[in-house]
Amino acid sequence: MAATMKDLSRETGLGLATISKYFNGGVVREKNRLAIENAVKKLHYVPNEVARSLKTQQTRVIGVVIPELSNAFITSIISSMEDILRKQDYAVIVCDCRSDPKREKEAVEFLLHRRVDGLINMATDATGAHLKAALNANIPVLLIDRLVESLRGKVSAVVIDNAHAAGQAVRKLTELGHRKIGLVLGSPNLYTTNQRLTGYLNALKDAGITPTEEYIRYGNYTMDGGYQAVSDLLKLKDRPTALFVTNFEMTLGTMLALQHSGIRVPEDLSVIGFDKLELFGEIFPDLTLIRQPQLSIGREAANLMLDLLMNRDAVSHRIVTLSTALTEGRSVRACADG
Amino acid sequence: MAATMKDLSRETGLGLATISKYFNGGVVREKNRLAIENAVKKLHYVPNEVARSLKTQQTRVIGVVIPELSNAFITSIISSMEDILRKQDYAVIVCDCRSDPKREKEAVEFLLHRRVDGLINMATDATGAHLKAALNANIPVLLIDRLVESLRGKVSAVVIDNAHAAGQAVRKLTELGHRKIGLVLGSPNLYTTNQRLTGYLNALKDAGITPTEEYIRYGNYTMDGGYQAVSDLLKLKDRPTALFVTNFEMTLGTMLALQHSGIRVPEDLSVIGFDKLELFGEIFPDLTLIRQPQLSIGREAANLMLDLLMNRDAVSHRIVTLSTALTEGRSVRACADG
DNA sequence: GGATGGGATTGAAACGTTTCGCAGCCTGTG
DNA sequence: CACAGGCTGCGAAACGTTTCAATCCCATCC
Repeated sequence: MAATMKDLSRETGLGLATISKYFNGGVVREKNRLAIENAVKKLHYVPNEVARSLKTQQTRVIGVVIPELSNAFITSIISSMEDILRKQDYAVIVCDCRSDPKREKEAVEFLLHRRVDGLINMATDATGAHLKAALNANIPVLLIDRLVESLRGKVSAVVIDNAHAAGQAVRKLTELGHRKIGLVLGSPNLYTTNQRLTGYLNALKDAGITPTEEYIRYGNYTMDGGYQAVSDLLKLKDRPTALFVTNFEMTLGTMLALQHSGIRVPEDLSVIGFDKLELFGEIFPDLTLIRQPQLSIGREAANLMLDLLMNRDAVSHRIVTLSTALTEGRSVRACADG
Repeated sequence: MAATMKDLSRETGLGLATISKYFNGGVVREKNRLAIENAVKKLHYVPNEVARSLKTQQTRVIGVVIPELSNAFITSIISSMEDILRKQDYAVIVCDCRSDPKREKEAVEFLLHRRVDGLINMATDATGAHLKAALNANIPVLLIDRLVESLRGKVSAVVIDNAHAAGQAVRKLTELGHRKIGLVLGSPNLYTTNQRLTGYLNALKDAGITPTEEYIRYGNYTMDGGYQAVSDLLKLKDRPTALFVTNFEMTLGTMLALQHSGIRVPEDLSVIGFDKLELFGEIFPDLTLIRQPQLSIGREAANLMLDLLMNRDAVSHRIVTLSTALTEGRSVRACADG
């Protein structure tokens, strides 16, 4: 049905090699150029990317494996990534693995079969086992948001300064006199969880505060988890006077839990949240929070991947760390206690 | 680097055709089967999907073109679609066109170059001009959420019963005695906008109410648009006593506008919203609203596409209409006026 | 024991490009 | 006028599969 270069060749009387050269930016005699262009129009020729891929051994496809598509933080990263990659004529195949390591591994294999040129992954499996095959296949692998220790030096990554961000938030609270500071973390063993915990502990140490174990809760990065974690914290005999919540969904859960318990922010409790996402910002506009630069994460990731794709020989893997910002709201005040 | 079937052939002493047959489920003598399986393990052979695509003339890739990836309604559809398609070994390339018809057309062409087997589109360009090329290429096209009139009979579609849904919501209000009912629509000329307007007008007619032009507002399906539209409605001398808001973002905007104006729901104003999306359902849990079955939309779309892909000859295009449901909350009450 | 038949196996061509090495042509110079 | 040298164009092979028609092998039957 569709026209091929062979048809162009017949139509113009030129050799296949000449036609190919024309499409790849080679120099072609003026009259031949015109002849080809006419033939292209006449026959509605479009190059067959599949055939090109077979011959050139590159598909111009990037595989993206993420834990969850229905997550605003992730989609805004993907969206900015896809934008840049497509402009460079790279397609993006997205695989949502529902935070399931088994599915994640299958997704990687699926993409490898398709011979993607590169892989971008927000890792669910912290051991990195799912990426072995990709490394064997010798394609560039780029982690986003979460580092995988066992892969250090073998892959590139774009992350944020988690520990610093958490430290900044907690320090803000200690400076205002808070000593009983609740922390709501994501799932245990996740890179970001650990890093944010480290930042929290460091800030407490700097303020000479001994951490209280029962103030540290895990909310699995879900709204319900956050709700539950905060509800539990409120039940403690010796309640925290301030809260640092380490992602968007849990911050939402936190605010609901507080609303339902009739606890006022900041009068009764100071709160620092995480991630300002489009719509949500308007609902609790006065929240003090840590902002992640989603768009930059996507942009950096896309550009870094393009870089890796260009200089396949230069095996030096880079880790890009982006900084967060603390946005001041009105959800924090000096500690009223003792 | 990577092993090919030729290597397997050499290793096992079998012909290429036999190896191929084995992989495509053909019958192979027991000892040959074993020989092949051993060779596969030994050489770490993985089939090259690109070469297969070239030969079989199908890529097992579905292109998906949407107006916006950072939109929870859309991503939950995509997520359920991708799940089903990948299980059938189809990959999904997502293109976000930022609600820009020009980009939309480019995206379609991009995907066509890549020889996708089918196209799923939530159309930005209501004229359908961007899909001409896809129809010429003779690949199945499936619209979701929005019908395109000019393509009727040429493409399949999965939509919801917009007019019925809107009618149901508005009828609920008229039955409670409301006669001044504000309507907040999306962008003009969008399929869903028109259909929902139709449902509204029908319901008014049934109740013997003459529509008031200034009660009908366009909020462009954005939160800000909804906020603005509702703020304007509140400024009217003869305010509506009830509101029907026709998507999720605008419903959010509506609730904020009402909160800021100190208007109580339902005491001062009855409200029916649209779309219950994960997180935000919890923030306004008592809203009466129309629920769209996102997951079913995705599922139906995926299955319908698979169907189209199987029976390429049967050109009968189907339009699947899914029903919505009215979820009762506490944001509606009988009209206090007159 | 040889013919028959049927299933497994095979070689070769094809899918639509890119690329390599070589041939052809033209221009300008000695 | 012949020849060197630089472009441009060409044929053919290759990328890794699938598939067709033909062949082969083996068991069965007469």
